[in-house]
Amino acid sequence: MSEGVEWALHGVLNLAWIGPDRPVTAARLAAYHELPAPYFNKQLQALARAGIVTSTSGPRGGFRLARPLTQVTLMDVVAAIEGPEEAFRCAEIRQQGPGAGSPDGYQKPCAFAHAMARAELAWRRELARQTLDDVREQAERQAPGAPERIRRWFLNG
Amino acid sequence: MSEGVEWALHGVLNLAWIGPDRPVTAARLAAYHELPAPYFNKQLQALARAGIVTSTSGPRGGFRLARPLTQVTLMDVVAAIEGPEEAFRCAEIRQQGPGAGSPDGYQKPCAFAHAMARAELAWRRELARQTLDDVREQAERQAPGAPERIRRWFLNG
DNA sequence: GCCATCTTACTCGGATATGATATGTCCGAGTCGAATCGG
DNA sequence: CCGATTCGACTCGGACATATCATATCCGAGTAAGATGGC
Repeated sequence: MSEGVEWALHGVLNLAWIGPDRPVTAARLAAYHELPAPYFNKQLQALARAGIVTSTSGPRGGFRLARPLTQVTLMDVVAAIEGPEEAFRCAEIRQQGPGAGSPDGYQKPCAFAHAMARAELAWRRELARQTLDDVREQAERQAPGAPERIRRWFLNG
Repeated sequence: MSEGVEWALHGVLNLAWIGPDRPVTAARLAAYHELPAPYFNKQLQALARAGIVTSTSGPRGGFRLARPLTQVTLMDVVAAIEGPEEAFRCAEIRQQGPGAGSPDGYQKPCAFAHAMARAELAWRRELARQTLDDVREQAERQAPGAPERIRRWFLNG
């Protein structure tokens, strides 16, 4: 899985902790974790296309959260970065080669594809079940001082 | 996900249909689906290392099934090809950068990593729940003539 | 003092290089079968 | 005719190129703030 997913997740959580008062630039958001700024910008664009964050141009511009964390699931972020297509894509090799047989035997989807899709559905379902607010809550429980420290760093620096 | 997973799945299923009488060479197994033989050989080696198939060298050599399909899960095959490591590997970027904070706040694992691991566990659980025999059964229901046709092609050709 | 206008600098957005990983290929070590030679 | 031995060819196994995608970067279009001049 793309490493950008982790970046995007932390980025969105940071945006939530900072608050909706002012937009935050991609460069500043990247600097906080020492990420390559131009590339992280790309992930933010993907999040903007997905409607998770909103972007404003010009001076004092930047990104801000589009909706509360309770309405952003892990699935939303993963889909925004990785794309909506399934991880296991059946190439239908069973239809290739000398033993292919008659085409009318392949009306139903490949049984393997079906089985893999079932597993992937379980994965997606679990991702969709957890919102970023759940994660925020657990993170704050582990490190109570983090939100205030982050908020201060972004507003003062 | 690697395309080789699909190849390996179909390869194992074909081995089961052919039967344990004689080993089948990688080249012949690849030809059936018009796959690049040397590369498919690589996947079979991975399956052999995982103990799913057994390999015998020399003339009349080849691969054969190591244990019945009822004891081979989708998870086994995926792990054999893709490797055992998790798809989402947390790089702990929260510990990088100016706002890292004191290290003792990071004793617990990253909340995101935990959430993602939970989803991935659901995926693995579903993969482990389904054996290749389940898939075989469904495939035979869709195309009843397939096993006999495949068996004949491999034994006669 | 207030408003409209213009300038200016700052931001995102997408087009453009680079590196790592998955894909594809090749040749050598090992091994079993068969032919051969001797008894 | 039977058995041991040698030869040979066939198979897997791992080391070696290549293609594709993720990673990283850059520069231009757009925009809102702020300065400026006029009323």
